[in-house]
Amino acid sequence: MPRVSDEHLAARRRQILDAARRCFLRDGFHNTSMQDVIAEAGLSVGAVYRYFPSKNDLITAIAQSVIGGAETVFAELAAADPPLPLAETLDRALAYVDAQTGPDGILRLAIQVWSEAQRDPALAEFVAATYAGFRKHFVAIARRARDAGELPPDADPEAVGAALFGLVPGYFMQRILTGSPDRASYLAGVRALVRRAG
Amino acid sequence: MPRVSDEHLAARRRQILDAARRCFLRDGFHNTSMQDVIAEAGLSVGAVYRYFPSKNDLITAIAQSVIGGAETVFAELAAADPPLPLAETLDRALAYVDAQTGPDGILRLAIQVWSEAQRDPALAEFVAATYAGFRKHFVAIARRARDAGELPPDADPEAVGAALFGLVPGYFMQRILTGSPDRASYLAGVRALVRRAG
DNA sequence: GAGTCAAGAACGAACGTTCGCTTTACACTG
DNA sequence: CAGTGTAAAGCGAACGTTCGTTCTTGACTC
Repeated sequence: MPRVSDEHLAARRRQILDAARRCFLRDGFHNTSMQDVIAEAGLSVGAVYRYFPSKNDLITAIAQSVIGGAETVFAELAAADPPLPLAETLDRALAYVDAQTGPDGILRLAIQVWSEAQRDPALAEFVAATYAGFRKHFVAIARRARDAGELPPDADPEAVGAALFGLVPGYFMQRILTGSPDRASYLAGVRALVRRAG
Repeated sequence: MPRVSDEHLAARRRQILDAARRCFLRDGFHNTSMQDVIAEAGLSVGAVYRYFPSKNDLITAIAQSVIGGAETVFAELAAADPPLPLAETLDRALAYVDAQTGPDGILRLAIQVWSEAQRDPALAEFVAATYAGFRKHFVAIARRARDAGELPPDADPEAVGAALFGLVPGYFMQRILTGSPDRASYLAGVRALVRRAG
């Protein structure tokens, strides 16, 4: 199909990326061969290489979509009007984790992306920038919580935001590696730690 | 060297494991070839294969030592007599993270191990059991903190332990992926969140 | 001198990638 | 509208490389 529409090109690209994501979820980045992806996509070698010049480009594209996937979730939490209580905000963030930690959840790929980022400087920079952006959203959440009287007036939003944000991967990691605790229990633990429990 | 002493065998094994750890830190599990490890150890192919029948056995051995490395640290924190304040306990746990997150720190390998565990059921089981054990230590810490009046009497130690434990990988992940925040700042954030700040 | 074990050349499989060919949809000519 | 040219898309055999592993050899210890 020469001289083909832009929609067709985008669809093909998506078709390859979807196939790659399935393969990577199943076998991991390095145990997936290009031939696996090509077979999964139902295309030919040349076709795939037309859209992605190397396996690394394919990995990078998937990695960026995986890491960036939470951006809108956190951004909306930070912009909620009126501001949500801290516990409610955290609950919603963890709900996203729950949703994306299932068998087909893209967060299962996140760990591989972190691993890859340790060896790919360009990817490392992207991950660092993206996660720093996430943390900024949590800093905003902390600032608004302080202004709403939910935190001591002298609390540093930068510091609280980092701690708050840390609770999210802390939950994710436990869930994906040990299978527990459930979200309600984790949240109850956070609540017991947080001052407003008193 | 036939009919060799047990110490010699153990030393050889350690020599290979040390070489493997250096290689894995430098290049990652999958970008390290057996020949890399063999050259780093200064041995021959046959020698290494005598001690580790496959590359996977080598990876598993390294992975177990990396994941298990924190066991004594957390166990001691949980057994401290008299119990340490929560903030002090967390500070020491994070200090361990700091120490092992440097260029030669073994925690740099942890992310790769998590990644590997998603594809190796035996390793996954080991990781799950080890991390569940870590969490148990934090549950003990939470119980003792509650008994000491540092937490509300009705706080559930299981839940609080999970939240407390979650703060550790939450810090680790931010440090290793974004380079910030520093430990003091993270701890200040946690303190501002935690009731005793008031 | 017999047995053991490190050494490293050699092996077969699998990898990512290249390249020349075929197919096909559109643009242009008359 | 029919016929033709063209450029892009798709294809897949084949390449060179690298991998994890095996196997033969020879040196050394007891």
